[in-house]
Amino acid sequence: MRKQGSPSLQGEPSGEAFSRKPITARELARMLGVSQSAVSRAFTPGASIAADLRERILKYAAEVDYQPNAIASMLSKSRTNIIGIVVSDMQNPFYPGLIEKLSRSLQRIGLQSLLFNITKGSNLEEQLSALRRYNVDAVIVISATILSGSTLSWATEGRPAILINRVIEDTNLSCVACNNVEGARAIADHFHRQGARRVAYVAGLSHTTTNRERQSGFVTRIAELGMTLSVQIEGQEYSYHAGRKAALEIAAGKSTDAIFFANDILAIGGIDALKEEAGCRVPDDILVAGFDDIPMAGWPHYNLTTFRQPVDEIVRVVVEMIEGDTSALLRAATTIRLSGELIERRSTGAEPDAE
Amino acid sequence: MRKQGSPSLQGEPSGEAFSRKPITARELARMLGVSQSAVSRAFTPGASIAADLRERILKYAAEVDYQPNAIASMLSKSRTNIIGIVVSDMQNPFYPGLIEKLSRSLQRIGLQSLLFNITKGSNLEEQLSALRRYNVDAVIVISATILSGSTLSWATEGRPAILINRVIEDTNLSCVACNNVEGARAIADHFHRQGARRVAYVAGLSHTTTNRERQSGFVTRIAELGMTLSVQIEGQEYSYHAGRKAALEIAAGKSTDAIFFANDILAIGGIDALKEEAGCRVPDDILVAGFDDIPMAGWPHYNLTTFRQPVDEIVRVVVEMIEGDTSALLRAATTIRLSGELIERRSTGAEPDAE
DNA sequence: CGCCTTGTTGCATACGGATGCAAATTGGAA
DNA sequence: TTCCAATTTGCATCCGTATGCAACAAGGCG
Repeated sequence: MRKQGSPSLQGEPSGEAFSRKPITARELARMLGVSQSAVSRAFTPGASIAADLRERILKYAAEVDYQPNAIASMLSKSRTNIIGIVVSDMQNPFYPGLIEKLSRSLQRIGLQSLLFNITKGSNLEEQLSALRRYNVDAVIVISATILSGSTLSWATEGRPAILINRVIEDTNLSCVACNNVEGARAIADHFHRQGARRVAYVAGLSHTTTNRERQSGFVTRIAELGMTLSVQIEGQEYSYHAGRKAALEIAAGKSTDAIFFANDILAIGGIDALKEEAGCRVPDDILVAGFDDIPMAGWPHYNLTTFRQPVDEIVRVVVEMIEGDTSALLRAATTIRLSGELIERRSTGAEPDAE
Repeated sequence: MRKQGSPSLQGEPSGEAFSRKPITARELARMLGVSQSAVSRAFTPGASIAADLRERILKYAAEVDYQPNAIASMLSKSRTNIIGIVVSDMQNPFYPGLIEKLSRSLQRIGLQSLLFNITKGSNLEEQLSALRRYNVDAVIVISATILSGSTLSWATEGRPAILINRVIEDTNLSCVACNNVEGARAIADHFHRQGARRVAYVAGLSHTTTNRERQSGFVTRIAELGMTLSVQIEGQEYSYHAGRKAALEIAAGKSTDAIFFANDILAIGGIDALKEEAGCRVPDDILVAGFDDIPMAGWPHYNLTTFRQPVDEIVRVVVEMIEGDTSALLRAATTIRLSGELIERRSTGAEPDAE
């Protein structure tokens, strides 16, 4: 242990002053002639301490700019007040908004967000081992992909974990997701109302649960309505370029009245390809719909009909799960489905309400 | 302190098994018949320990799934290996990409990112006090606005702080920024080459350094080239809607050949307004340029000429500053300017190279 | 007026790992 | 063979806060 040098008179040439160590509870206590416990209690709501003592301590603490050291507090309590947020794709504009709202809501109840950016290439286990070492109070996973359920179980072992927009049954992981089947069916119904009969589906990452649910919901409803599935394109990723490529394939193939892209960023890439490269008009020649309702979907050039994910509600539910008895989450993984909302815009020929 | 119950034979009804506490270095040491120091040293690169002992410990640790507790380590060392990232605007698509690259690079050298999402409305001091309590090793500020230099100095007191895309002189804060003046001048030159003579500037948040530099760089160069500044619009924010609004104002006013928007998201809002609402053609009737080179700038509908910020280099420099002797950053705040690159696209009538 | 209850306060120690220092071991040189 | 230096190892203590427990004070009641 490096001993803090006693304040020598033959002082350092100055300059050292601003990086001095922060004051500790013990020091503060000594200055006030009370015990360190008293200081700790003053900062602990509900602790057994007289009101006037607490006030005196807090006042003096403010004067000398004392704040309890969070690290030390983490060590002695079990809680860190840190939530691990596992992310793998911030390129999809849907996620930044979600992450922002999430971290704000968490902050509001005193929780900080520790970001774990998972990359496809490298060693996942190594990347996630930090998640375990940091003793986060809970883990929120916003990665639709990449991590297998078993990897996640390992990484979050012993602490509550909530997946957003991904559902894994029979693990100890809780899930909060949009009702993708409902959304996909709503899109199918809407296509039908708009007169489409031959429709196509463009997948995002094929093996993700979001994709599978949207796909099966759509395809099933299409059949129920007596519509034809003209093309179905498998996907490697949820991206602008993937959407573009898929749209060109569809435009080159058999006639199609409407395309449902697995999410908005795909759909936007698709619209651009259709308009700029394939020479199609949207919605005159072909209808297009997406899923999520990212900001760009509302831009006039796209005006994309989509199924809006209930982001605020997702955030609310996740935060409630964490705020509530987290140990309950450990006993019994919960899966919650939230309803979204069909947003009809011009890309499917709807006349959007003034927004 | 809650004592860890001795493993009673009359066990809990099961169920408790999966949430048992992780093993500690002391326990591991006892099992191996070595001291806790040995375990600690085995995990400390360069520590004084025999190679075979280290190997034996690491091997056994892997077997019983032991990992050093990061919190405890933070308390005894001075380092937390956590970098605070202060963000205030994730809506601007420029930032998610930056944040993602930054956090990845930090992770690569063993640093985690703790997110501090600063909201305009509420009590900043309170929001930032967490930044101090968590003892982060350094702070990276990606907020072009909101926080005053003095607030930041207070919040980061005693630890290295680096502002990205914002320059504050005469504080203890280091800065890494794009050369905004160079970029703005490049845009002015480009406008001139493309034949524009009456040009407009649309500000983002007026009082931010990025805005001031881009504005003065542009306006100065305009004058040097003998061009006229037809309009100059002050701004409240860097957003799609602000860009839209500004474009409409300009379209309604005196004739203008070209508009330089303070960043891409403004420009994109501007293009939409010009095309869809004002009935102007871009670039036929008016040229448009932005700044940043966000992904949407490359989308065919916008095809926006812009000045690309050297994101990778910014990240590299910031990480190097942190990786290097951080204490040096405390003694002498450094300001680094990086060069960007003019990306000529169709919004100014340029024929883009095939990308 | 004495005893018990309720409320405060301090003491001691725990949390889990890092590290200065001394003790122990080994190897090599004289 | 003897002694010193280099390397390893363990002991003890520290990091800064939280909290069980005991001591202590004040107030109420019989």
